[in-house]
Amino acid sequence: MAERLGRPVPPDQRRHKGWVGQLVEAALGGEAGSAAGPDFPHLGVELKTIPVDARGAPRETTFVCAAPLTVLGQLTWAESPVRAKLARVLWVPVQADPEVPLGERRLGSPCLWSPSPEEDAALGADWRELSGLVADGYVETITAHRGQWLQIRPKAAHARIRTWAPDDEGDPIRTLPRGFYLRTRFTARILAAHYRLPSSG
DNA sequence: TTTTGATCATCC
DNA sequence: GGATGATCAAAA
Repeated sequence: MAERLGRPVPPDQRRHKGWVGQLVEAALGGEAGSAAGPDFPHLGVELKTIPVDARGAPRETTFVCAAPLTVLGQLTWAESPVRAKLARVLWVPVQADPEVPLGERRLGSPCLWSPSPEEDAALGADWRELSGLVADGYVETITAHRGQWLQIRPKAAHARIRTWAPDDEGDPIRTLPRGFYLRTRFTARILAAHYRLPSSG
């Protein structure tokens, strides 16, 4: 695929972390680097490549969107950017065995997914828990341990970047930018259901 | 500088 | 080994 698109394959992903995602997006004709919104606006589809191990299980969490810390307390789940992003996702599994050179890794058949009512409710519960903590001024104490399916983690070029967030009195403080991520246990269930993968080894 | 694309690398 | 916190690049 890289060859057809004339894209050189990097030796590894240490300095090219988004390479696979960008390659697949280009191959499918997504508007490269388009602004906010789905990758395929006319279809309302968000494209996500997902690195999988030999069993088909995700090797990494999935970034969803930046956490708008200052307004999180004023958004409902229905209005949340997390829900909007995940409304319709095309998951593209990518072989991610480090033993296999990047240029030789295989793509899986994609899975077009929307949250079931149960999944939507579960994500909404996590969203409310995390958003409530941020709105109450606990952003600095939230760790990625919080949230059953969704988590909040740093999302920044490096640890000295700052953005705004509310403190416990609602006044603005400077803090590390955060993002919402899907835990592997969530994406693992999506893939297991779609591909009927074995639940264990 | 921010957004979009994620994986790295260390810790537990 | 898996998850958490840190980090990297391209494009707008």
